[in-house]
Amino acid sequence: MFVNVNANLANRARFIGEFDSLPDTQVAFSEFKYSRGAEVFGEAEPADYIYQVVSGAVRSYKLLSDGRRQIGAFHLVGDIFGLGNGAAHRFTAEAIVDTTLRLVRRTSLEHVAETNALVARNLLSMTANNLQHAEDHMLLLGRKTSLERVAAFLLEMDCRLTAAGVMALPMSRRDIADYLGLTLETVSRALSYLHDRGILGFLGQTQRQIVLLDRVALAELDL
Amino acid sequence: MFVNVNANLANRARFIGEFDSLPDTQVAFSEFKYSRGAEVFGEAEPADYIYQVVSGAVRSYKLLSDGRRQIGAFHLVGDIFGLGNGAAHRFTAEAIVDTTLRLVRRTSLEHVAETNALVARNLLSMTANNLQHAEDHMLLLGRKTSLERVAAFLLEMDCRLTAAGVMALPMSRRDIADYLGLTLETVSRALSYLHDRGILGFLGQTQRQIVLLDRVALAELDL
DNA sequence: CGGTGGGTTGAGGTATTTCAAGGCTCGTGG
DNA sequence: CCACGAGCCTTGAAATACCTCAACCCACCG
Repeated sequence: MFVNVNANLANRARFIGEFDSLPDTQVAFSEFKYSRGAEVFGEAEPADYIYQVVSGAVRSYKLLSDGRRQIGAFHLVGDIFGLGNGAAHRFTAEAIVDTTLRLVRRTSLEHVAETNALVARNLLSMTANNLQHAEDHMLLLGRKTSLERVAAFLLEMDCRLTAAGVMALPMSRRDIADYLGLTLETVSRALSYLHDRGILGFLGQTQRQIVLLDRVALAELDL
Repeated sequence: MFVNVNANLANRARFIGEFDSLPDTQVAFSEFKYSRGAEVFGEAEPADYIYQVVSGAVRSYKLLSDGRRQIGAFHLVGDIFGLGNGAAHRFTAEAIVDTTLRLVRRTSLEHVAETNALVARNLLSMTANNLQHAEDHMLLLGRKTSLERVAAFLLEMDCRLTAAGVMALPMSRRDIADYLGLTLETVSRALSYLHDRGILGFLGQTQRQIVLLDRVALAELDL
């Protein structure tokens, strides 16, 4: 269906410069485009690069043998992902929409980290942030009700991607469901419930542009 | 009910030496005992120390306001925990049984990491291991059935604490349930099911000593 | 001994899933 | 320009996996 962009990596470098979030270092990076649905890397593939989202959005997930999917994280503009993987990736990463990524060789970054304590500290702190997110998500997946999960999701996305009062979700109901450990129907019902209560509103007809009308009520649903 | 041992930290140091798992460094540590049920640290408390289990076992968990509990990890003999917390702990940690811990000041370790790349690398790799565990656990909590969860738990504990063919679980059914996002009754039923199938056996009458009779069947239940 | 803290098992309830139908949007092609 | 299908979302009804409530057992301990 989609071209695997990785195959063309060597031919498509566009730009070399500094990795913004790792100041005071000279690490070469390249920039690539992935079309909607394209795989950035697969689970268990060698982890040669780490990535930063320039535009678009990415989902990382694990699959069970029968197709059940758990999305571990959404990566939005500015996010860095593909870290803390040791030699091999532990997730599959896919572009949710057309996406541009910056990538740097993992080895080059690790090499710099050997001598530069600031970079080493940065790597550790980014990994610790990922860990914190995963820990919070375990609580959500293990112990929260469907409504609490959806409320938590909306509040998270509100922080991360609301612009001008409106939250434009890049991901489908199925993606949200697989992130929250629910079915897409349950997510849809929870959103309808919140809509009926006047806690959120939809803009346009796509159902992906959401306005949070009552953040307080939402925060009370999350615990 | 239980004395908070932290209050007595300064008075009870017993031993100073090297932290085994951080070779080539001179980091001072102390050793303390916690009785069954004692809190090692609470969520949101300042993270002054990191810990290593010398004997016993520890659970780290988060609570929701209404008492729902999610155990994020069990820490068994040799495990290091309390890492990657930034300035404050994100879990509560409690001794499951009478437990001895080694502790080192977080600041002293971080200080060493500034100059010693090996220690820095070690910190990163331990944090990455915690992250990997959390990622795997998200898949379990979000997408696995109760039987799959219990099978995965048994296989994990089998690796981590089986001695002489028998697995002596330190934790109660309730702890297991809160680790797996289930109720204790569901855990008990899953264990009974596996017992009835001849996949595992109980030793003694406490139901906490388990023998895995058919690891292959168990691995097939996990996916 | 009586009480307490596990653990198991049964019966019934319920939150969420599953199955099914229908609507809306958008791109494509006749 | 409209018909058509595909993808996405919503909603309803029925099924079910897991939870809740409750009883009971057993080991341990003062």
